[in-house]
Amino acid sequence: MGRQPCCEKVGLKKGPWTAEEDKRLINFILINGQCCWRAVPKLAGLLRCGKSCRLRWINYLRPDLKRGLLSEYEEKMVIDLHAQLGNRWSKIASHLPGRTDNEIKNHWNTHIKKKLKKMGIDPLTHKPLPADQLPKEKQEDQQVGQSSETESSSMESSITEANEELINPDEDPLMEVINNGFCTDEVPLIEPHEISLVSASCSSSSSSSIMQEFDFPNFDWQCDIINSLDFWDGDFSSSLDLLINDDSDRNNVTPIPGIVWDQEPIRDYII
DNA sequence: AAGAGAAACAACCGCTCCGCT
DNA sequence: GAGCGGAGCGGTTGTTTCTCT
Repeated sequence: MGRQPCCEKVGLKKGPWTAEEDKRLINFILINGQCCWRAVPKLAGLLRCGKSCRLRWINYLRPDLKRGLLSEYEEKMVIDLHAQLGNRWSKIASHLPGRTDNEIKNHWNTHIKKKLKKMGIDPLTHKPLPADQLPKEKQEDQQVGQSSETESSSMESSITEANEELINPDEDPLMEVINNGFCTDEVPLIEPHEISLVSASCSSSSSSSIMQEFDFPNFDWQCDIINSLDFWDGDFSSSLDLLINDDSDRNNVTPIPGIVWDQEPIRDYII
């Protein structure tokens, strides 16, 4: 007897998400919190499988995501962490606030791999490539002579340093400082009953960010993180406002049966 | 301006892990 | 301890966008 599929696949939509679907998913999660992905599509009125919803939320819709290319510093971190952890993308991502495993994996495959190869470093082992596998220009470099401060040697040394320093990156105090105590692993799941509507400590009277009005439980939303939210083309407040205040959509969202709200639902708070 | 190929990125698939009964 | 189901992870694929000819 085979395993039951994660969801009833018949009639489910696949492929790129539409703005309307995004809207429904965000609306649902903001109102009900993050729980039981299997049930989410049904309750949110989406023709998607729970897995797909989870992926979309984690990789694209989460408000704490940074968008755009990885900075040079982040890239270096990824290389160092990859040398230490291998292809454990989620572990690597947990050290880079606002970045997802998928994003890092894609960036690794499309940018960093090539960069390292170009430098004569094997992206798998982080060791110098054998001479016959070096790119042409690198082979020529080697023949010309050994420059004391080539890109690859500095990169290798950085990796070596990282290896020495990060005996256990999970416990690395430096990482703690770098991340300002933030680790995506620590972002709690929001249970519906946990959604608290007390004003955040950094709330401001300006309408620059509606997120400042939320206080997500057990999660210290740094003011600067909130202010730097780049969401839906950088206009988080208007997007969220649109989402929450869209009457037609609000009425379509099904609250989870049996949930007793400690306080008024978010939508009522916002309106 | 148009077509081809390359690059980038979003999303899917299948497997593993882990908690619950 | 075994079995089951949900969540998460990593590899892979598909689609879109960009660049070059």
